[in-house]
Amino acid sequence: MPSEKTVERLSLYRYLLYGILADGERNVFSHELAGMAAVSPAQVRQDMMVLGYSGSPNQGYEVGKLIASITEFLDDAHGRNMALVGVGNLGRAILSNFAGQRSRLQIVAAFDVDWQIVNRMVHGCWCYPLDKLSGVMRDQDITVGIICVPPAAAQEVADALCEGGVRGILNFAPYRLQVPDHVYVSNLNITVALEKVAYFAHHSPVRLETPSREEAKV
Amino acid sequence: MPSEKTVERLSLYRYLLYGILADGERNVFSHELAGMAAVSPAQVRQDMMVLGYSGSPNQGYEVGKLIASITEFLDDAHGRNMALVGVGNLGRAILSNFAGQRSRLQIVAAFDVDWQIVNRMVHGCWCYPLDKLSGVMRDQDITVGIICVPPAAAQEVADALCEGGVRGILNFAPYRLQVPDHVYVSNLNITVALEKVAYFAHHSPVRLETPSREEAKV
DNA sequence: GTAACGCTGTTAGTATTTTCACGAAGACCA
DNA sequence: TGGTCTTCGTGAAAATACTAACAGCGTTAC
Ligand SMILES: NC(=O)c1ccc[n+]([C@@H]2O[C@H](COP(=O)([O-])OP(=O)(O)OC[C@H]3O[C@@H](n4cnc5c(N)ncnc54)[C@H](O)[C@@H]3O)[C@@H](O)[C@H]2O)c1
Ligand SMILES: NC(=O)c1ccc[n+]([C@@H]2O[C@H](COP(=O)([O-])OP(=O)(O)OC[C@H]3O[C@@H](n4cnc5c(N)ncnc54)[C@H](O)[C@@H]3O)[C@@H](O)[C@H]2O)c1
Repeated sequence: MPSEKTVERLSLYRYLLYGILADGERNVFSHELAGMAAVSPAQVRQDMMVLGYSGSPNQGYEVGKLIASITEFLDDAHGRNMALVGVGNLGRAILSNFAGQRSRLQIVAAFDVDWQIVNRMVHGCWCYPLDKLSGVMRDQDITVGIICVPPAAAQEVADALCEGGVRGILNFAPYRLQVPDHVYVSNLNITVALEKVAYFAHHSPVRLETPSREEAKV
Repeated sequence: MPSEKTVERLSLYRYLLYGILADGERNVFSHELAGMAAVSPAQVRQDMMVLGYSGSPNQGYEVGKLIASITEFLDDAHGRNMALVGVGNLGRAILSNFAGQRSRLQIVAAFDVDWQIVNRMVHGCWCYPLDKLSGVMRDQDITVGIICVPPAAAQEVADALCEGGVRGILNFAPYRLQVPDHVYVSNLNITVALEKVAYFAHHSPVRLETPSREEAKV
C-alpha cells in the first residue's frame, strides 16, 4: 500500500525511463532519475523499494527491467479501459492527447448530452449520448471515469458512472462528488493550481518545487 | 509562509464561499466548509489562522468578510496578468475557461509558433507569435506564465518567459524545467493524475480522498 | 588476488502536515 | 442574570513524508 505520492512518482519515473530508453541508454542511476524528476536520490531508491525489482550497485537500474517492474506494479497485467464524460474544450483536449497512445490506459468511449457532439468520432473516440453510459461501460469493461462537465452536472454524471460500476474517477469539475466508499475519486482543479502559482510567484519564499543541478531530459 | 497545500485549500475555500454567497447565506461554519472541501473541520480552522480574520463562536465565519480576507491574502491588492504559451488543444481549453472571468487572475496574452494560429483572437484572447513574448510581457506587466507546448519545446519557452521577467510558471508539459532560483514552477501532469486514479481504482486501499457526510455544494 | 570505489537497500532520524482536545466566548432561553 | 449549548482558536500529539547515513556488494584497477 504505497502512498498517493509514491504512485505519482512511479508514474513519472516510468515516463522518464521511456525517454532514456529512446536515447539508447541501458542503465540509469538513482541520482540521474532523481534529477529528471526533481526529487532526491534517496527518494528514488525508497520508491523503488515497493517494486520487487532491485538495481545493482555500481550499475544502477536496468532501464527495461525497471519499466517492466513499474508497469507490473501500476497496471498489474491488463490495461484499464476508461470513459470520458463531457466532450467540451477540456474533454476534447484530453481525448486528443490520449488518441495516438497504445498504452495500458485507454479512453475507449466518450459521452455528452449535446446532440451536436454526440454520435460521431472525436479525436478517434466514439462519442455516445449520456444515457448509453451504463450499458457501454458494462459492454466495454470500463472501470475508470473522467469527468469534464460543468460543476452543476458533475454529481449527476458521477452517479451514472457509479451505476455503471466505476471504480475510480478523475474529476476536473470544481465540485466534491459524493460516491460510494469503494469508488476512488481524485479532484484536479486547474484554477486552484493557477492561483497557487500566482501566489508563490509573488510571495516567493525560498523555492519549493525545484529542478536541480542534473540535466533534465525529455 | 503558508504551505503549498494551505494555499491550495484557501483558493478552494474562496471558490466554495462564492457559491455560498450566491445562495444568500451570510454565515458559514468550519464543519460546513470542511464538508464541501472534503477536509476536516480542524483543518479549516487551522488554515484560517494564517488569515488575519477570525470567526465568532456559535456564528461561524461571515462569508463576505472571509472571502475578502482570503482575497487580500492570496492576491494582495492587485490582480496578476498571465500569459499562456502553446495554443493547442489544452491551451484553447484553458483560454476558454478563463475567457469570461473578470477575476484578479487574467490571461491577457497567448503565444504560439504556428502561423495558422497566430495573429488572431482565440476565445477572447489575442494570440501573438512567440518572438513577441518578451516585449508583450513587459508592456502588459505579465508575471505568470502557463506552458501548454509539447515537452520538447518546454525549456525553450521557459527560457523566453524568464527572459521576459516571469515570476511563476504553471507547466503542463511532462518536462522538468530549469529556471533561475527566483522563478516558482509548478508542474501539472494530467497523465500522471490519470494513472494514479487507475492504480487506486484497482488497488483500492480504504479510501483516500473522500467527500464526507456534509452536503456538497456548488 | 585484493584493495578501493561507487551505488544500492534499508533503517533510523528529522521535518512537515494533519488531527485531537480543550479553554474561552458569543448566543439563546428561561 | 445565570446556565447551557455551540463553535472558534490554539498548542500539543499523532501521522505522514522526506532525508541522511551507513552497511553490503559488485566492479574495476592494479
Ligand atoms: N478548461 C479549463 O481550463 C478548465 C479549468 C478549470 C476547470 N475546468 C472544469 O472542467 C470542466 C469542463 O470544462 P470545459 O472547459 O471543457 O467546459 P465546456 O463547457 O467546454 O464543456 C462541457 C461539456 O460538458 C457537456 N455536458 C454538460 N452537461 C452534461 C451532462 N449532464 N452530461 C454529459 N455532458 C454534459 C457539455 O455538452 C459540454 O460539451 C468544467 O467543470 C470546468 O469548470 C476547466
Ligand atoms: N491535452 C491533454 O490532455 C494533455 C495531457 C497531458 C499532458 N499534456 C501536455 O500538455 C501540452 C500541450 O498539450 P496539447 O494537447 O495542447 O498539445 P497540442 O499539440 O494540441 O498543442 C501544442 C501547441 O504548442 C504549439 N507550439 C509548439 N512548439 C511551440 C513553441 N516552441 N512555442 C510556442 N508554441 C509552440 C503548437 O503550435 C501547438 O499549438 C503537451 O506538453 C502535452 O504533453 C496534455
